[in-house]
Amino acid sequence: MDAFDLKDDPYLKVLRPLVEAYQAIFQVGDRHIRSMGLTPPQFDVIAELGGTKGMTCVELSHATLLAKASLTGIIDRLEAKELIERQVVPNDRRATNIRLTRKGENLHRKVFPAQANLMRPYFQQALTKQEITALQDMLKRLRNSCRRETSL
Amino acid sequence: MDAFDLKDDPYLKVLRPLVEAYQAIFQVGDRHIRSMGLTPPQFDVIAELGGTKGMTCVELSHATLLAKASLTGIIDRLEAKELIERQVVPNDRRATNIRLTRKGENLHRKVFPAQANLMRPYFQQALTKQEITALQDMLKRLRNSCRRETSL
DNA sequence: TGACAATAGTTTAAGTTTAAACTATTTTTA
DNA sequence: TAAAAATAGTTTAAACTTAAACTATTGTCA
Repeated sequence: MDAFDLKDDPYLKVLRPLVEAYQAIFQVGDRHIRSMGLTPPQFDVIAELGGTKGMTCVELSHATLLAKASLTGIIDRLEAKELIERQVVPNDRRATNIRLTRKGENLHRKVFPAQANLMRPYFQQALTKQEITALQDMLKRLRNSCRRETSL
Repeated sequence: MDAFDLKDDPYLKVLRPLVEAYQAIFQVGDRHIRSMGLTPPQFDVIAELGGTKGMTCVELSHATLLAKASLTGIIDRLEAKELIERQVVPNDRRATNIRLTRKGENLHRKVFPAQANLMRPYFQQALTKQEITALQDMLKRLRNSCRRETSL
């Protein structure tokens, strides 16, 4: 198979729609998020911390899908805005508990439902509930396939 | 609907699998791309320029889904590696034609098919051809729904 | 127990992303 | 045609991403 047929490969042709959908989806929420003085990753952190007693960086990394190394700076900036605070964890001096401040909780209560309500219609408009389920299933299989380290 | 139910919203629950699949898919190719001395966006530029007589930044931006402003730096670095070159466009002194050098073409011939062959099995393993088509269709509808600026 | 491995979080450096502003050059239109 | 609007590419500044290395602390196990 030569290089010029590869762009038409039925399997790989899904990549462009994937990237386009991904970009379009997150663009929808961007303006709203930025109008609240947050960046998208900062919003993700606020969203995950909301309604919890806080969590460690590793837990937050898993919850938000942000890299541990990225979180340091994001948390720094949210702390500077007094939206979250770092707390000592008893019994493990390596760990840090990250939690919303009162101010952060207030912002969460305001911004999170608004964001969800903003996004939902775009999904409803495009897909039935059945389709959403099917989409979710296929994406999970794709994820699992790619995560299996033993390639081939 | 309160903030704590929102995380279970059937429509929004597709977001996490979407991000996870997206990250996992592009992680598969990353190591190979970096082993060739390229970053992922640099690879995208090489991939799109391959087999063409070159294109302008705007065209390349559309082809790669990279922002015009990002391309400046990416093109600078590929030019420094002598993989691409900027050429004057007759009749329009605003525009620049970006094209592969001989060295860039050689790299493209080597790296692009290898990348495609590396990625394909992960898709084949996860989804049937029918499913790929259905996935592609749903992603396009999602993209179109989100791109319609007139919200609601 | 004491060496060694694992874990939590940070730091570094290079590259990318974004929005916004800016220069230079067409194109449009009054 | 002159002024206004659009377009191509670059630049800026702030934030994010990535891999890799690093510090401090905790866990494992011979």
